[in-house]
Amino acid sequence: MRIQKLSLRITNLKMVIENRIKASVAKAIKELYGAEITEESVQLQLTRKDMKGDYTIVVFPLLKVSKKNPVQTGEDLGAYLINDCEEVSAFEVIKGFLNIQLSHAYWLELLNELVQDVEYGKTSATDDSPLVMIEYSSPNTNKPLHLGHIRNNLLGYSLSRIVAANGNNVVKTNIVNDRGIHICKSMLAWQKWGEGQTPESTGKKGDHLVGDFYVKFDQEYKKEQAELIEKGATKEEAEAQSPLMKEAREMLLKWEAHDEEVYGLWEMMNQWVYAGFDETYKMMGVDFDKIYYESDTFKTGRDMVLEGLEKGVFYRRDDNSVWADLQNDGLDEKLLLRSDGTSVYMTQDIGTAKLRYDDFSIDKMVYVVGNEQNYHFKVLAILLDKLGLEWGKDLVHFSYGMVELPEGKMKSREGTVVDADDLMKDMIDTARDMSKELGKLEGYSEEEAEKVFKTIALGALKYFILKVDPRKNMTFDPKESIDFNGNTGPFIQYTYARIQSIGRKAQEKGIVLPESASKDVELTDKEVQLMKIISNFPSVVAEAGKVYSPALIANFIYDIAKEFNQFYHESPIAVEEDEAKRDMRLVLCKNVGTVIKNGMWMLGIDVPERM
RNA sequence: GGUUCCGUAGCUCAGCUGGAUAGAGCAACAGCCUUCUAAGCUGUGGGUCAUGGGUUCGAAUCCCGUCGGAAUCACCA
Repeated sequence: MRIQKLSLRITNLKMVIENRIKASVAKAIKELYGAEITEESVQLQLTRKDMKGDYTIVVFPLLKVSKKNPVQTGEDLGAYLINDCEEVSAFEVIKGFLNIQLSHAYWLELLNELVQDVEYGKTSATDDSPLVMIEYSSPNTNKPLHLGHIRNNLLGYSLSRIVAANGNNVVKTNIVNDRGIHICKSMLAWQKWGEGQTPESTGKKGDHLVGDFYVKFDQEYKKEQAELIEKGATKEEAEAQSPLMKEAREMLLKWEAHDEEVYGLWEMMNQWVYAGFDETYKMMGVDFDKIYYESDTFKTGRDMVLEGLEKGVFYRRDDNSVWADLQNDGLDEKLLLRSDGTSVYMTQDIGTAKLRYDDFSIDKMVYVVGNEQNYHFKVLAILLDKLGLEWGKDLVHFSYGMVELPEGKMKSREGTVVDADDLMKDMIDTARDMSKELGKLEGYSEEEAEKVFKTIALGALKYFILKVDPRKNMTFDPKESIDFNGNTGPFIQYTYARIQSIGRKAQEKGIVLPESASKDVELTDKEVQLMKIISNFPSVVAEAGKVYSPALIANFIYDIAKEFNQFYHESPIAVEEDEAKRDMRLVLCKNVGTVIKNGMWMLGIDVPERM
């Protein structure tokens, strides 16, 4: 509670100064030119990195009222501000831009306020805060997770953190697609060719074992097709009469009828898969508060559709299938129940939504699902709305782009998928090799060191994925390993570890880490620059929460880490002889560390004390 | 064909509601460790922001056209 108030006050301090400058500009316009402008219309922005100054006022829009040229107008305003605003210490006009500098005392005051707040950037939720449910992951239980799932999981988890950091209550949820024809394929293949294999007997992870049988089915199916075509059947005929496919479909019917043998097999194989998924999720560092299974929700969906049918929201065709007519919404007609009464993908999502809203008092629902399903969610929103669930039309489809290989899309049938477990293992191996080569971590136990390797490896992977704009497709080249240098997770983690190291060294030297910095220290440009960036953190968090973008956080932390390293190289910190300067720099270090740590937390990335 | 999204350096990506000389990293080359962690820092080279128009004081950003790419429009999930 106390922390939240502190955060708000800090945001306010920055807002106070910004409002004061704007108000002062408006006052200046009135006194100098006799014109009225609103404070909000003043264009105030943080000055570009390469220019001198802290804040920039764009004067072009003011020329209409000043009736002077841009430079003259800027000079007038600057001269006025320096008298009217005590924090403004200097100004400079370049072209149509008025760059103003704030006093060092102002920046130090800001710094001193922030240093107390270890939760800086996060706003904690109360019981009255909105409840946001975030769905992500949503795997099928017929194959292991791959790179595409990694992007989904990391985005979903990071979003849950960002949304929480913006003062919301969050429920992370998962819908497991555990039924359907695709599941029956692996079951059938196991029955036919499995020879009783289990994860225990083969030493394979359960999800991989099941996935192997899914592939096996496809291979045998293709073989069978080729034989049929050789015997003179056309492609269509071969597909239609495929005995394997027929068996799989029969199996699905048996499953729906709760046939004991089929159902038992289904339960056993699903348990294998869940055990495998749990391991992968754990390694990835993601988790869920509530998991739904399609096998539990599809019937609710069917009931909802039948209810809608009674209410006249949907209609039934002659062949007994049920449809929604969305032509008035600018869309097409959509199938909701097949002619044999079985449900489709959409039916299941309707049921899941209903169950979720029965379970939780959800204010906002966010679905983290790939952009290939944009149409599906557009339809879902309309259907939920038509069914009288008022939250339906406001659902958020967090639509992210595909992960592509240099050759194009990943195709499981062509064996070009990048497996999630393999990828994470490779990353950890690389991190271990690299760390050992650099000879860090001396004095760490094997166990402690392994923990750090994992932190770095996962940091590299997560940052690599999260730093790109989620809406865009991204390319991943498995032949080129993910970097550990440059704009990467380990670079940021390294910066954090470096800051911690400075603190440790200072304490070893007997320096008591200061609570605050003296108000009248002279600041270098780089120091002001760092403070500027720090002050902007809450705005970035708010923006990231508004547009649902972990990439904003990622790029922001990279920026501060980069600035910090430059500062580190040009200024002594714990070894600075001037005590006031030294203490100020230590306070600055602590603030930068807090921002990095909290920012990385929002990405779901851990930071090591040493690396 | 309809709809939606995308096109920025050799490669991977930033660039916020329009603002200054379009930025990073990787790769290449040249420097910096007896001083707080060199997974770092400094420097060099590399761009018709796909393209043509429009809006305006100002466009990578907004609008329209064209070209190129992706997704989707299933009784698949």
